[in-house]
Amino acid sequence: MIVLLDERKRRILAAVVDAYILTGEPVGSKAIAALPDIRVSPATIRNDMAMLEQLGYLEQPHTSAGRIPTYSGYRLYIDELMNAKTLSDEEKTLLDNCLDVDVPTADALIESASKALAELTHCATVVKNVAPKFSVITKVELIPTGRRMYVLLMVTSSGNIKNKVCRLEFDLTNEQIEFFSRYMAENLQGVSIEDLDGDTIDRLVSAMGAYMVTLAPLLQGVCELAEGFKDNEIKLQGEKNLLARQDINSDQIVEFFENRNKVVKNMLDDSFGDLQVLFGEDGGFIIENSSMIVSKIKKDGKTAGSLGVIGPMRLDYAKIIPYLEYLTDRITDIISDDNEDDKNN
Amino acid sequence: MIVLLDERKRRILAAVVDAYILTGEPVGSKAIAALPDIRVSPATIRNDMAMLEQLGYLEQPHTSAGRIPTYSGYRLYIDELMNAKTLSDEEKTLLDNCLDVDVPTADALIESASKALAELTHCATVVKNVAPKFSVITKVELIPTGRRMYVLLMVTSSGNIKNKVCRLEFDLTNEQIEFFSRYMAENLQGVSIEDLDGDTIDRLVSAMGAYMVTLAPLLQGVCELAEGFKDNEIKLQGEKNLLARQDINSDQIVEFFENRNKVVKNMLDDSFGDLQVLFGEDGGFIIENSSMIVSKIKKDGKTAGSLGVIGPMRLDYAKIIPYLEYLTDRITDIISDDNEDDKNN
DNA sequence: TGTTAGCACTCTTTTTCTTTGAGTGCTAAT
DNA sequence: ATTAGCACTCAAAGAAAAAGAGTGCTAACA
Repeated sequence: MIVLLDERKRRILAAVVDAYILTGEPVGSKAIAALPDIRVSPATIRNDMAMLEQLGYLEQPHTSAGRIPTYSGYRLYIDELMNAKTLSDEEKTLLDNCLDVDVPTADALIESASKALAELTHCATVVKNVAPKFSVITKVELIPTGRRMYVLLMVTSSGNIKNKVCRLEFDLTNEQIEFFSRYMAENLQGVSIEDLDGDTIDRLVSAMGAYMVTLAPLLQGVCELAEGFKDNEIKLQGEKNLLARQDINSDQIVEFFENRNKVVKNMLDDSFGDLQVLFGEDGGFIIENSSMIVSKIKKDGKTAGSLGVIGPMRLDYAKIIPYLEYLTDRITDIISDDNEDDKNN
Repeated sequence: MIVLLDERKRRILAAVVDAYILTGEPVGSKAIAALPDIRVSPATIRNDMAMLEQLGYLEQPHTSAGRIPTYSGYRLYIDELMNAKTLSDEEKTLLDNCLDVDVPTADALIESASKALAELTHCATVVKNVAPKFSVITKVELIPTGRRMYVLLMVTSSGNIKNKVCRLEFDLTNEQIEFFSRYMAENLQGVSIEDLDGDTIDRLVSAMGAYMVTLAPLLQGVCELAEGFKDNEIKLQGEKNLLARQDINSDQIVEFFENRNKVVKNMLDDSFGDLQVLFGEDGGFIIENSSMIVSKIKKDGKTAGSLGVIGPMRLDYAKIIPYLEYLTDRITDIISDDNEDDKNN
């Protein structure tokens, strides 16, 4: 049985959620009746609230208390009831300033936004960068730095770099080093990070002939570098903002932080729309009493990452959602190839 | 007036501190009297405790409570009274396993110890690596990675590497790149990190002649890399272990974390012995109710870094101090040049 | 003289009981 | 359909009482 809410009930539900987000206290009928755009008496509101409770949108902590929203209540509020604020020019400037455009890689740009957003919202923020998935290896370099010490350097098409120090059992001859560089250029340049796994490396090692024994450890290093690009995808900022709150169980937060890679990975995959709000047990999100707003960043039509805010359930969604949308849109603009071309002209 | 404590009072003080560290509750005379090696009555202990309070080693939260140690009490306990546990073979193995010896640089070795120690003690740990101070630049490399994109790479004699992505206004010619490499090799190889500052860079820029305009931004990048080596000295682990405790003011912790570079730098300089316990306002340490145990790591007789544990005042000093000593001794062994030579034979 | 049993006293903690007040649901009137 | 009125509920706040841990002091004791 689907009961459609009439306009007044929708208004009341919205008002309850608004008030609860603002104060954190259960909301009573009197407080709602006092609002300027509500023209009915507390008694009427009480009846409506009882109905809204029956439908599962509100609940009472105890008999003689006001109502607080349930997860369904929040869901309806976010999907249909709240009216997202439109950003003022000042806010736009503020958000523009969050973006450090001087930074050389898309990753760093997104991270600057993440950091600023954590400050701005007093929440934790999360970044998932899926650029590595789409990027290919542009360069693998081997640099001798001391006796039997070498630095392996890997550069990707997305402009990211990682290095790794390798200590070998023997010093390499110039000829070996040259072979390695050539071999890497021939076999790995243009290879997608995603495709580079243990098997690929094994095949490359086998095909190395006489150099196999000496150079195999370096190939191992190359493999680890690539793994690093895959693993290092999820970054948090502002963790302490969450730890400080006492309406959220700090054990759950710590657990979430520690398992972030496993947990968040599923949550941010391609299966949802451009912006989504997760809470309760949505997509395996498991911090009670808190929610996560995630918005996608695109590059040339494909998802290139996402930026999210993690905070208590009673977030100012009407403000933060437009913030997040604006930021991810701007980032999408900046990193799109069109724009890059503009810059390069 | 210096009053020397007789043996019994020293025993009692030690017992109070021990008990307080264990339970976190004020300690009464009865509890002390119940200990096997104390053969006097609670009344006697009360008299002694009153004396110890007068001397400033103990204090009472309120009239009808037991005693807790003051800072002076802790100090005396740590310096003279506690008996540090000797490590069992199991503990030694445990600690040996904390050290990731496969890691290529001393920095990474120390950091592995820091991480493990944080787990082991449920405290935060701090690492100050002063190796950069003593290390010199062994290599500066410039690697083109895309249109107008270059990676600057700096390697130091301590085996540390940092890179930085630079986006230039123009593409460089091969000749320019070669000049830059040669110029760096001639002018920066062997230069101490400490000596490389803005002035040095300015001088190098001025002396570059025709290349000045094009290559100046790269020199700027080199300067920033060197700064990175200097700044990046202090690293924390296990911050959340402290945040979770409610006997420590979390605002103070956050402030400490944020100012760690300024604050800790002074604290870990060369002016103290091999191992030191700081609390109260010792050396500018400012987290109430907590203490920091720091132990030095040496290389060839010179201080190469330090490793510390930050936790509540009521730490198990008798256990943690030997842990820390053992770890820093082992690290000192491993990174000493003698040992390196062994490896290289 | 140092040690100890005994005891009155202090002050926190815990428990119990009472009061207060916000908010509800229901009924009857509009 | 809405609303005023009212009895009822229940958490929170406050007050009072009881419990308990620990002390300092005194006087006795070895």
